[in-house]
Amino acid sequence: MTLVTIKQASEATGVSPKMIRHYESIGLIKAPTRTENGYRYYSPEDISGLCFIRRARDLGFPFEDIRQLLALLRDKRRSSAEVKQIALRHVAELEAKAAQLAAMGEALKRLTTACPGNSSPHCPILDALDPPQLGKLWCNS
Amino acid sequence: MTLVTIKQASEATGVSPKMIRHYESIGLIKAPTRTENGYRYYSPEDISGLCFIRRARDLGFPFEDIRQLLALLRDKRRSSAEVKQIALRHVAELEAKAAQLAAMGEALKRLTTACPGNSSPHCPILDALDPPQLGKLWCNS
DNA sequence: TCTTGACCTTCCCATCATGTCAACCCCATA
DNA sequence: TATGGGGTTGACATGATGGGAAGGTCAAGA
Repeated sequence: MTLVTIKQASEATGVSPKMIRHYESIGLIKAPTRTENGYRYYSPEDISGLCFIRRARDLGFPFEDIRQLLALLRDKRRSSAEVKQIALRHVAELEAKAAQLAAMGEALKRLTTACPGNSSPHCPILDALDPPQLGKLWCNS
Repeated sequence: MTLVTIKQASEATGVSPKMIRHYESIGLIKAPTRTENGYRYYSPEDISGLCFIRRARDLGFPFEDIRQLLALLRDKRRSSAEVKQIALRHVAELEAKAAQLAAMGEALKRLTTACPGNSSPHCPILDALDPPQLGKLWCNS
């Protein structure tokens, strides 16, 4: 049994000690064994679990998804369809967010190309943000 | 003087009353006039300011950028270069974030196509998240 | 005139994932 | 034994937004 401290577990997994404790507090990982002085000591299985979480987080999965994925990982009678469903939903979310950000970037980039970027105060970017809609008191989108 | 309540200002600008008060509390907009009973009443200029903020937020600008953009909007001796610089920096951030999310989506999508998605427990997605690295206690990547 | 419902006010708490900071305890080594 | 580098808990912050409670105010209908 190679038990390691939280610092060593952090270095082995790339998850900060703060986050390891946080995962424990929200029930994402089980509480590790403690020695008399109260120190947490992590087993190889604990390390594997932390690695799993870190990889899932690197793929952008939220904690709730990770919780379900961990449950499926442990459930040997799972169906891969369940896993795939979670993953596909997340892929759709990632693509939607990416597309939204890309669209913002596109729109703003168009404005910047129209902006001279010199010492003159005239700026199409500000014009677009503050159109002189005289008399109209509502935002037309 | 067409003064309107916070609800009407919200409907005119698409900014929730909650957020309007929040913008005031963090100094993003100036405090509007109040009547004896303490109710906020917004002028057409206030409405314009809120529209500006909403459009900037629709482009993903953080509050700090919006603060600077509002200052430049009011400064008639501004140079368009200052505005453009803020916008270009934000474009770069948007593109970077979009690319990051897209990369996550790509990686996960590749895994999902390899997953049968049937009743079998075997799943390449879980395999990728939990590689059987026997004996190795660290996360390789 | 009284009630009712819609609106206003302030203040606190929650999200999501992560970091910082402080106060304090424990242990090994120079 | 002093020092440094761990460990522990807890509180607070981010950024942008939402929810809700507790209480004051206003306008319209009975």
